[in-house]
Amino acid sequence: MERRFYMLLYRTYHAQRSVVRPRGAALGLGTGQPKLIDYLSRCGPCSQKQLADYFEIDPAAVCRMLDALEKGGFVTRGVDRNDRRTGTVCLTEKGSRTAAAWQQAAEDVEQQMLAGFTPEEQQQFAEFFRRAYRNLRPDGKFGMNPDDGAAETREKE
Amino acid sequence: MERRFYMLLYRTYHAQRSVVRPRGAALGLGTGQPKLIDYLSRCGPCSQKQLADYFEIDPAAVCRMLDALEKGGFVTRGVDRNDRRTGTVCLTEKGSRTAAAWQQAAEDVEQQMLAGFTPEEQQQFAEFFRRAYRNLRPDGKFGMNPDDGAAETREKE
DNA sequence: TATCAACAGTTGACATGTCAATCGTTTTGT
DNA sequence: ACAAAACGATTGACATGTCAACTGTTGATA
Repeated sequence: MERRFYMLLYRTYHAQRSVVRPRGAALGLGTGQPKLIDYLSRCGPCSQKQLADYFEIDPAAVCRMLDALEKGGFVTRGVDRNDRRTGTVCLTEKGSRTAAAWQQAAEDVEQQMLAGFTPEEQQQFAEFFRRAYRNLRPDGKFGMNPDDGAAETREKE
Repeated sequence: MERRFYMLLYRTYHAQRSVVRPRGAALGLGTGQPKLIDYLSRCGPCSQKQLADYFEIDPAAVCRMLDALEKGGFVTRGVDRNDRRTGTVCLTEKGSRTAAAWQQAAEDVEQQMLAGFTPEEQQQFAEFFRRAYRNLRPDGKFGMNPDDGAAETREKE
């Protein structure tokens, strides 16, 4: 067996991606796009910076995925009236429907991945992930909750 | 907390990558290249197909990473005398030294990721990965052992 | 034996991530 | 009030993965 944890993580992630990709593609989405519309459907309209911060990815990546989502009619981009640097990303009707469909797909993938895990094991597995994650980004805030993002939004007022 | 396992996996993987990247870069390697020279240093010269099969990635990705490794002087590419379709990838002296240095880096990253995990927890975490992996690729062989790759090579004779 | 299918490798086009540079807007400091 | 700095978004260039098409070699079959 592969003894390196970094390879276990790498390979499990890639296996997941190979399962996730066709589910997203069936909805007209690329690999990275579902998480964006999922966030938008949970937390409502937000800026691109918020998306980049929440997922801890480069704003450039967000920008290009939104280009694709916009072209596909899943989101619209506007400009914040109070700060014209900032864009406001909104789900369209189609985007909302797709986000709902995606949630079902995500459920399916999760069920497949965790088949045979008891609830206690699932709990433990999740806890391991969180600990490993924290170890890997000791200085980064652990923003793994969509509600955190929404909270930040509210704070701005 | 993020309740979706697929996001836990995604985010932990990305956190790891952000730690791994600079370690590889310090050796002149891209993100995906260390695993290739690691495999070569463990299992000896092999074909590109073997690398693609072992890591379950597209042969095209292997081809381009080897382009970079070759340009960097880490590997050489030859042609199999018995089958001129097949290339033979060999580590150079520099490649071997770099592979050894990478193993230390990988050790460090692993230590960081698993800080605070008891040996039993590490064992369990690894087992969870393997189960999840198998659930995600029910039809794929679980080739997570470099020795498996070597075994396949031997079988060919 | 001559053809056809399978195979290894390469290349092109795309997606998603990185970093670095740029553009226009806002905020800050004097 | 103005100059400088910070900031959000965008774009270009690169790495690594996907798939699809192509090349050349090998092997199987009629």
